[in-house]
Amino acid sequence: MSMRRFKGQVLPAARQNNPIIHRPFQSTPDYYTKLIETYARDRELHPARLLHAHLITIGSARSTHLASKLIALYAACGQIAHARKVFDKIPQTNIRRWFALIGAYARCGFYQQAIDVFWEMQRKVSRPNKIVIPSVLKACGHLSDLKTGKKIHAVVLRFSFEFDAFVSSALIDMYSKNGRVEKAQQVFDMMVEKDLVALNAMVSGFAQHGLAREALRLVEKMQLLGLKPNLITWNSLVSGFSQKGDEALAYRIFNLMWVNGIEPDVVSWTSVISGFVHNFQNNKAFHTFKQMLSHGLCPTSNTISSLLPACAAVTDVKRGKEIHAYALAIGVEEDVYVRSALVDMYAKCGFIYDAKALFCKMSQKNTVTWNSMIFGYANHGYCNEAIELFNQMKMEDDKKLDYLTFMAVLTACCHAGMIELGESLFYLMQERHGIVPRLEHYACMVDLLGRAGKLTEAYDMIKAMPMEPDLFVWGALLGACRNYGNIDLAEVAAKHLSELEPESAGNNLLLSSLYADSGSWGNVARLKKMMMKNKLRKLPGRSWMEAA
DNA sequence: TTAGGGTTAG
Repeated sequence: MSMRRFKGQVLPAARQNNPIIHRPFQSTPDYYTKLIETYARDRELHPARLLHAHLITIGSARSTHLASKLIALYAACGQIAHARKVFDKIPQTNIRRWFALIGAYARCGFYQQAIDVFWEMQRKVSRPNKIVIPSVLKACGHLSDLKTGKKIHAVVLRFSFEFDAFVSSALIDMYSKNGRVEKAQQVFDMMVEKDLVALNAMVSGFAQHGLAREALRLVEKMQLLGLKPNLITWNSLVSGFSQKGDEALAYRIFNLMWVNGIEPDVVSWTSVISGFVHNFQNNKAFHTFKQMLSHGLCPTSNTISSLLPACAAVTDVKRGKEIHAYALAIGVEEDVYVRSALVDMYAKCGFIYDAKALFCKMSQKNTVTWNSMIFGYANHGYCNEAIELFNQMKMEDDKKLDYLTFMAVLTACCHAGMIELGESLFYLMQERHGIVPRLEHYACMVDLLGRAGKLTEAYDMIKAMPMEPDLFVWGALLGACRNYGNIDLAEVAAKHLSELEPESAGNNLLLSSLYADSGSWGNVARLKKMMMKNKLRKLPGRSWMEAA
């Protein structure tokens, strides 16, 4: 394809913007590299295809360097098949081509593909290249695939890669992300020269597992070793403590950053905001968000999706809309996390049609998107819509169904009194999808059976539970007994509830009203006496509404 | 090639 061929012609818009065509004399490998990197950063598939065609024409597409860049470009655009085609064109003797593919997949979030290609490499190459190991371990961490992570560790040991700092840090991270902090520590302790990345991976591992003392002690040790904690060290502490519910400690560490001359970045602020939201400190979250803006920092999609649940929690749709507008203004509204959080926020605030409109507009939906919408319908009494959406989700991609999807659809069945459907879904969840029922599912099923008056079946289900029933399970049974006047089972449920919740008066009052309904005044008096003796008082319920 | 932030539950 000659550049001159286009001279004087009216080109389609995409081609008019194509810098290759307008600047033919800069067409050096370095120029193409920069162009590919720009297209990868902006995920521009169409110009990328044109450029690839051009490189094929001029015979440069098989250069290992440019081909590796093209693989990264296609992976960034989500074009796995194209990435693979470019990989297949690189001469098979070139060992680095494996890294080009595995590394690109891992960087772009195609974790399972990265692992699959690694095993393919293992089958085809006698000695693996250690440079791919960190990328594959990263994939295992993100997928919570400890089994594969351990197999990779075995490969590391077989080929004596354990002395590589990159490999060790990646192992520490993989074990930490899979909840095996003690294994991470073993790898860390074995390292002869501990660098900042390994230390940060270990600090993060401790902090994310609630081991605040160990994390802080390691930071002190780091300083004794002459390593200065960097922004990532500080952010690991802030985020770890926030996630483990110690938002006050996270905030203290965050404030210490200023004292220590570290400039908190958007990650630091987002971690603090997220900590406040998860610990129901919504006003503090909003206040911190405002402070962050006043410091001149621009929020990211992570910040926005962290903050939206705070609006949902207090059904503050006005603030939710403001944040929605903000997301549009900064160009992150199309992010799937942001949109899922928006769907949830609108649904929880009662704006179910806005939630639906947004949901329908989304071309990319993840499990949370579907679950939020199904919960939204179920909680607003649109049970048929919830069930219909569940069926649609199952048809489109049944791998996306998780335990919360079934919670959502079972809630819909419960509200609509659809016992048979609820029972069949409870069965389907286990047999077809291999999802082990949790306490919440049992509570839902007991509620479903109880509301339909099937009290014996509900009690049989409780007795067959493989774990100890909790407040919600017994509470559902007691509520059903109240509705159907079953005193014997109500007494059983109330007894368990008083053991689980000894200071609560509500359950005894429910039982008392059941006795009263049946004219059992002696029992009413006995219960009242017991409550007075134990100083049990019903706390008044509270609710609020937003005034226009 | 390795280390830090995000959405759904009764």
